[in-house]
Amino acid sequence: MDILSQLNDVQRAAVSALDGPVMVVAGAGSGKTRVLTYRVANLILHNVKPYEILALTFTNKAAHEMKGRIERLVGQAASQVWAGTFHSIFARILRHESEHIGFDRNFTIYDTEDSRAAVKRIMDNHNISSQRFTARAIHARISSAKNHLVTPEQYAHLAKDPTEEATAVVYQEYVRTLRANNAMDFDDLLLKPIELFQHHPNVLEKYHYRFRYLLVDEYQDTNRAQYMMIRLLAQKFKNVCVVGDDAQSIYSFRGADIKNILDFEKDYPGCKIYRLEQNYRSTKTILAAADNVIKNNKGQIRKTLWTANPQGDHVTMIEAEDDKDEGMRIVNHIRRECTARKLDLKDVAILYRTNSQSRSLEDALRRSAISYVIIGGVEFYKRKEIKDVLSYLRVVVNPRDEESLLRIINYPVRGIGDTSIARIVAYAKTMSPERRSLFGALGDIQQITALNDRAKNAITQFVAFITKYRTLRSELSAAELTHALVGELELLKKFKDEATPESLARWENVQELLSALTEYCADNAEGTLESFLEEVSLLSDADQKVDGNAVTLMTLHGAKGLEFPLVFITGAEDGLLPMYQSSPDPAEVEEERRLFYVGITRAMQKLFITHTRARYRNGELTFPVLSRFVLEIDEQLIEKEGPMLHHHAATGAANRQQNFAKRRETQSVRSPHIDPLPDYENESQEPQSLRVGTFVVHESFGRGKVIQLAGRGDAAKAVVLFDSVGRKNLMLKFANLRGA
DNA sequence: GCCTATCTTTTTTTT
DNA sequence: AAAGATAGGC
Repeated sequence: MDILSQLNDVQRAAVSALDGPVMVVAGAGSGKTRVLTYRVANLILHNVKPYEILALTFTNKAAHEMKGRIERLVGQAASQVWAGTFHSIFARILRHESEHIGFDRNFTIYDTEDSRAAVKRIMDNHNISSQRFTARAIHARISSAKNHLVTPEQYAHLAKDPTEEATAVVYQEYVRTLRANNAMDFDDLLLKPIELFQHHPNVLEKYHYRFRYLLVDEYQDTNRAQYMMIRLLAQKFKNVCVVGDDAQSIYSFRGADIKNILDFEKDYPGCKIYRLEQNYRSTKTILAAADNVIKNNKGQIRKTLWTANPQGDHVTMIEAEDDKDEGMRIVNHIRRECTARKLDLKDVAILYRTNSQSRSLEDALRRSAISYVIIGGVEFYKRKEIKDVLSYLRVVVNPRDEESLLRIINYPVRGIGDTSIARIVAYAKTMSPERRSLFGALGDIQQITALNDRAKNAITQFVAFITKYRTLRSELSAAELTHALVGELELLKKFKDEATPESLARWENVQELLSALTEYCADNAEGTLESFLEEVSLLSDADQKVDGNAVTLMTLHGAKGLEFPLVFITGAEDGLLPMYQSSPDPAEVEEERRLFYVGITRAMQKLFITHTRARYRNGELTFPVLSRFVLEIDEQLIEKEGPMLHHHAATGAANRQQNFAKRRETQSVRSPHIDPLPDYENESQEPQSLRVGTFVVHESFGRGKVIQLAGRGDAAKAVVLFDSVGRKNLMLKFANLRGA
């Protein structure tokens, strides 16, 4: 098959340059995935062994898709290609090479929650005030240090303020703890292989031959550690092809360094660079809007994206009263557009900056009986009951995993409280270094004199329980073992008996976990408990299966690499998109702008951007201002909907406001039809309706006059002079005042 | 040791 | 709004 004929000129050139370093700068929708898959196929057609090709992708799903597409081009051989995320590929390598780095091959992978718990415990042990420093912040610093390849020693050396000094202490202890627990966090999955390769050149050499050809997708989102890893692996043969778009770099908060893409030429002298500039995805309008926005960023690789696609419709700006109204308006448009364009619900995506925004959108969709899937949010495998069961499995596999052990040692409640645990931990500290572990201490339980018999008995039973399932590993499949374990714990029974809505949901979730395991064992003949646990820890939001016909809800981050005919970007409000805490930092605003750009460029046919005049955030009513990014879009490209009344587009620039007013005028000519405002009942809680001087009625105090107002949202208060009881200071949240 | 009521805090994105 | 931390009662 002549696969090259299915590519445009630049794509073909990039696919044909088989040897040596290659960088493909691929604009949004320019066929980046196509280049990657065809390149792999072309390598195989040129007699490169499929198992000598390593393709690193951002999500497992992207890897699966890539393999599927390669298979369609070259058949079975595709299955031998190494394709996966950095984390999953290197977790595999680490298990294989574990003896070189002093870990057991059954090490546990800690997620952020586990890592944070470990940090918290270390802080408590070292009397580091968790008031002054949160475990979250300390862990973030440690993670950032790891991503930048800064060791605990180096960090301690560099520490220059109290927070950094505290972090230095915790960092050192944290590394020790994880080693003792035979556990690695996400960052270790990148760090440890680098250490391995640096300390064992012979091992590195083996992998040079193993992975003769490297491909890296989403190169703009690699961090320092990933960059180093690629450099190590590519150093012998230099057959490395990276594909990325600096305009879509949105993970610097995770250590991604945009310089990795900007400096590729310097790192790999003589590299070939290809620019994919033809967009096959979006309409001219959408592409123009995207360009309007991104050109406000400095320091980009200048690209001119163009498309042969039609002009298409305007970008529709929707102003909603509040988040509820936002959801309703979106629902109306989904209905209308799906009918008009003959689209399915699966062709629609609703994007937002923060997961918490999904709630009001879900409500609207549910009320309208429109099916939807949420990608991300509170993930299944992070739910408490699921993590509890998984913790049992982890301890069965790796008893040194103290985080998991502490999680389940008294769950379900078996009379081992904090005091007993503290005594056991104290005992463990007296054990010989090589045997020192919490689980080891549990084995010596009779020797811990400080414990009462009740606790001792409970511990003995617990140890017998875990030991039993450790033995059963060789006899039962992962699914059978877990079924038996959950059955013996009587967890399901417990949830059923409680019979609250929450416990029934838990019952369902545990059932779902059991079916997932059954399915996993059916699909993977060699699937072990260990491999299941690993897969689960490295699953990402984007890996979630989407089947059926449903609207997709996800964060802007989650939308990277995807496309939909109809896209809604919601919450285009300053402070939310761009997100910032206090004063906006220019570099952060640029990253947020790229995020907005990513959102725009997901749309194929039609883009909607929504914002609200009032929105609940953290339980507080806020009155947001239109996103500065929206103002960067040429007004010719926009049509508007919504009340657009006395717009308080406050912050700074008065000309912006004028700009906005001008747009409104041109607008009303273009689209005479403006949806009527929804008529809400119960508007009495709205802060605007309550003014100083108005009369209100309180359930028990009767009629009164408002003489003072203060605060917003839940904190909103009013001083009311009642006819019967006189002056009262009320919180509006509870007062339930009605107009009189 | 365990459970419940109350108070507090909450950067947002994710492997 | 929601989850986590803390204090106090049993």
